Amino acid sequence: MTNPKADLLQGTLDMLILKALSLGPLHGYGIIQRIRRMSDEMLSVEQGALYPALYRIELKGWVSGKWGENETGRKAKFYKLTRAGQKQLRVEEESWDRLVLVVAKMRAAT
Amino acid sequence: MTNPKADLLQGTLDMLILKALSLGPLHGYGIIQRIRRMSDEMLSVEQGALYPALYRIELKGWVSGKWGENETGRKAKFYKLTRAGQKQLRVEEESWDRLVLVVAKMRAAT
DNA sequence: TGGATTGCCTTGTCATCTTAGGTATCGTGC
DNA sequence: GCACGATACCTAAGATGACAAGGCAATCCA
Repeated sequence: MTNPKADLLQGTLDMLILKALSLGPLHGYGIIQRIRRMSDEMLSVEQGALYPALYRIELKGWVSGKWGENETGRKAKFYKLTRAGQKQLRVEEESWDRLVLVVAKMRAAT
Repeated sequence: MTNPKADLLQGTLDMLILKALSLGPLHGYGIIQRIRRMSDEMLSVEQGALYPALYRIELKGWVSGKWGENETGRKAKFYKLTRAGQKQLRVEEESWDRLVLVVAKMRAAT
């Protein structure tokens, strides 16, 4: 694809969603934009990736969705990080840090 | 799984294999051990992941395999990084760096 | 009125990792 | 002599998870 942006690595999406929601509840469409903004336009999550992921992590109890209205009165489903989700976010961030460290180690190895 | 080791992230395997081979040609079984060693025993690649991956990246021309013998005289297929593979390694490392940067940015965002 | 945007969702496809095998050779210990 | 572990190759089944591509509906605004 020779994408100038960093491609999403399989397995990081959950972490990004949880991270985005750690700034406050949001609906799906907004999550995509928040991730884009938080990453300085470098990551763009596709809807076809997001909604299944939201469903997945809601089943796991990391977020809880509730129908409501956005600021302009439109129907939207708001997702909120649960306590378990906060914990999971820490777990995934630590795991990510470990991987980054290991790859750096590999890089340095001779 | 609460694995103390860093889990392999889908998509990083190719880079690790190319990196391992950048230290010199090696057969499949040895690549697994080299990756383990280079990562301070923190990454372990499964055979069921490695061999398909080798096949895959050989098709792409990043490595070339040739049957030979190891130092003890046993038959083994040695993989060697091609010039295209060296280039690809740089590409993947840059892409990795970009992703690490972006995630760090996400982490810092408010 | 009609396209752009917001907002939800599903389906199909593809790539890739894990698990779990199978084959064969070789060295070592009993 | 033979069992066992290590070395070395490979494959198949299953699950996961991202992407592409679409559909639906409401709203906004030119």
